[in-house]
Amino acid sequence: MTVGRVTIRDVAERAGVSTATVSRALSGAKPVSPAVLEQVTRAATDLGYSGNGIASALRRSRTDTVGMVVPSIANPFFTALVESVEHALQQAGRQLFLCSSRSDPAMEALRLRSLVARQVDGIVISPVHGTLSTEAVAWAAGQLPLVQVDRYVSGVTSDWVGVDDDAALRLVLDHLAGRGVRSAAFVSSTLTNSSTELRVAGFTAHTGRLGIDVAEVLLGDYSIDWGREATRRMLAAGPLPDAVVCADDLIALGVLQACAEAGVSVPRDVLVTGFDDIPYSALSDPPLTTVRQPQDEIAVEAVRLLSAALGTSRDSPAYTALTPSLVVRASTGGGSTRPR
Amino acid sequence: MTVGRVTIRDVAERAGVSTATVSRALSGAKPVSPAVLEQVTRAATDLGYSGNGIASALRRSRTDTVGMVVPSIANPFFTALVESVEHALQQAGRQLFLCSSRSDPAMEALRLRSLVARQVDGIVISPVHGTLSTEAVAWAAGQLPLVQVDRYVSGVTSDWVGVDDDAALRLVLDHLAGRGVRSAAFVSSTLTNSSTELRVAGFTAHTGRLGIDVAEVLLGDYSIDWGREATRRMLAAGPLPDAVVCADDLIALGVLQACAEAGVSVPRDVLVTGFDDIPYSALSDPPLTTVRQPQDEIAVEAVRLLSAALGTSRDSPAYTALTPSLVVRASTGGGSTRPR
DNA sequence: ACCATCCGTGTAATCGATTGCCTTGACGTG
DNA sequence: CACGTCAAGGCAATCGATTACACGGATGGT
Repeated sequence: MTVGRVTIRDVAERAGVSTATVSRALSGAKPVSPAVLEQVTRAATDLGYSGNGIASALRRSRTDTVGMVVPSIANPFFTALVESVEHALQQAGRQLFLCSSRSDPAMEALRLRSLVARQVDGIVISPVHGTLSTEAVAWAAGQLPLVQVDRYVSGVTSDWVGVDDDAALRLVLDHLAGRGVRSAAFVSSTLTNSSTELRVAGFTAHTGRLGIDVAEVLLGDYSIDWGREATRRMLAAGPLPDAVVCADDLIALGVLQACAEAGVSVPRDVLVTGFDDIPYSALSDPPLTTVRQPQDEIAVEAVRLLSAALGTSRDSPAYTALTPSLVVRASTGGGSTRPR
Repeated sequence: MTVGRVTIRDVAERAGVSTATVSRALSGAKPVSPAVLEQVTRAATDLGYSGNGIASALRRSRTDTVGMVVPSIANPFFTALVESVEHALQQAGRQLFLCSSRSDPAMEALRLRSLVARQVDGIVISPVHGTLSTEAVAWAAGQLPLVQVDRYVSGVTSDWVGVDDDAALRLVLDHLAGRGVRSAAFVSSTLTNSSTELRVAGFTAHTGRLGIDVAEVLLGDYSIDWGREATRRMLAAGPLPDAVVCADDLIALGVLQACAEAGVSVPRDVLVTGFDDIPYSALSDPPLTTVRQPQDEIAVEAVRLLSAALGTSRDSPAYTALTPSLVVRASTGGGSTRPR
């Protein structure tokens, strides 16, 4: 019904004071007499005044809002991360403006541009691509404080906080080796961002160290469909290796589904592992062994870094790799049961 | 690095024209001579000018942004809906500002207040609660165009688009009756919003019509945990009914997990159904029979209604209930296999 | 040749809140 | 009693972009 916005001027008029006083009374920036405070407060509520955040933001050149850009909000790992970040920001009295880049560097650049134009106070981003994202991310980082989470792009001076991917794959492959695995395939994404690359590198390094045969490395995208598709290809090409290691849980869930369809038993015929520990990985058939990321800590640390950057000038960038842990479930034979 | 923002004035100076001309050249609001356009464009890119969306929004009193408030972004149904809405908005050249109310009416009111203060052009909301959400939603609807999706609150004059919950429960219960079910329990949420209430009502009505015995109606929240908990309670109280009907897929996934833990076989001992058809419902053990919501259509229709409301003055509100469909999987015995 | 248009551009008001600076009056002190 | 100090509150500039209005010059119709 848009009742012709109530402005601070209306409130001032009704309270019989100046707009300056209204502003000070409502924001508490400077003290006002109790009587005036009462008047103003009453006038404001009477009129249903809610302020104009835009005008306020223009004048103060801050919005108390931070923007966050993630590749996908359909991926439970990112939604969990977003919730954690939102929660951490709330503690700091800030709000979150969430955008999805849909794993597309062009869309990502658009989102960043728009966030900067909207004068958010800072940005939290999990960049799509290791090189295609660089330009936009670097530009944004030059305009305002920016923290990369989970993944990072090379060539940008900014903070980063994520998980130690090498340690994660060490956990996975040590576990698999302990279960007698002699050959393994890796299913991941073609995206060449840091975490994707570090996971492949970790897979290669640790299979090498343990003398595990690398059957195949298949690259597609982070989705259930790709996990299914990759499995079908492997099955068509011949017998599966002892284990299939996946770069995230969605892929792994797809692998499990394709195995079930093909009558391949997990974990009897093949072991499968995921990455992220999304809620659904405990509910699959069989439940999935996976790497748990400390996403709450990642979020808290990211917000801390951002707040620091908002205050003072830029320090040297911080690279924080947190330690992951392994959650063992039935897809690799279960906790202590079914030793291979 | 914050290089002291580049303003339109800087661009104007460098291009040797007035700010008015720069504005017109860059926005294309009015034609400028080719020579000047060239000059301005060059100056803008040289300086890395990106505009100040805040100032622009203040002057034009529109932001080309719509806000969306959902109860949870951890629920895949809502993330799918959000993605659909975002996509539909993109077609219309608008952006999405996403907020989560965490199923808390107070938080929801806060979000709405903040969206209005930020001058979004319109709001898409799936309200948390049937009565506790009313005040805030009604207030927001009075300030700007607002469309409710999926659920609605009573007493607010606004458009709504969602699914026909009664038809959905008819589909579910007809299907279960066809499988020989004589008794059923319903597991849902305590939230008294429209869809929750209509689903309970539908369950009651159609069990009555079909002569199915209502074993129990358990109310908690929309989560895997609650599904698990509810199942444990039922198991503790005695034998399960022939079927457990759940108000959403998360609850149903919890039910399946608790059954598996307790050694109760689905679908041999009990049939289980969900609601929403989230991606993970196809991957559970066993895969879940569920109601598919046409969320793409819901999103498109919501955006259409919003765009209409943005243009002209308010018409009489539209209530659009779209038709759901049933996806039959193994948790009720599968498509045509395993007849009971 | 004259007047009506129209196009491109500049000037300045405007959006609504915040805030530096100043005025006013009350109070305390020497 | 005169003067310094201080708190409360008003005035007006300001944030940066948009746009109504004005203006000069070119074009075209008669």
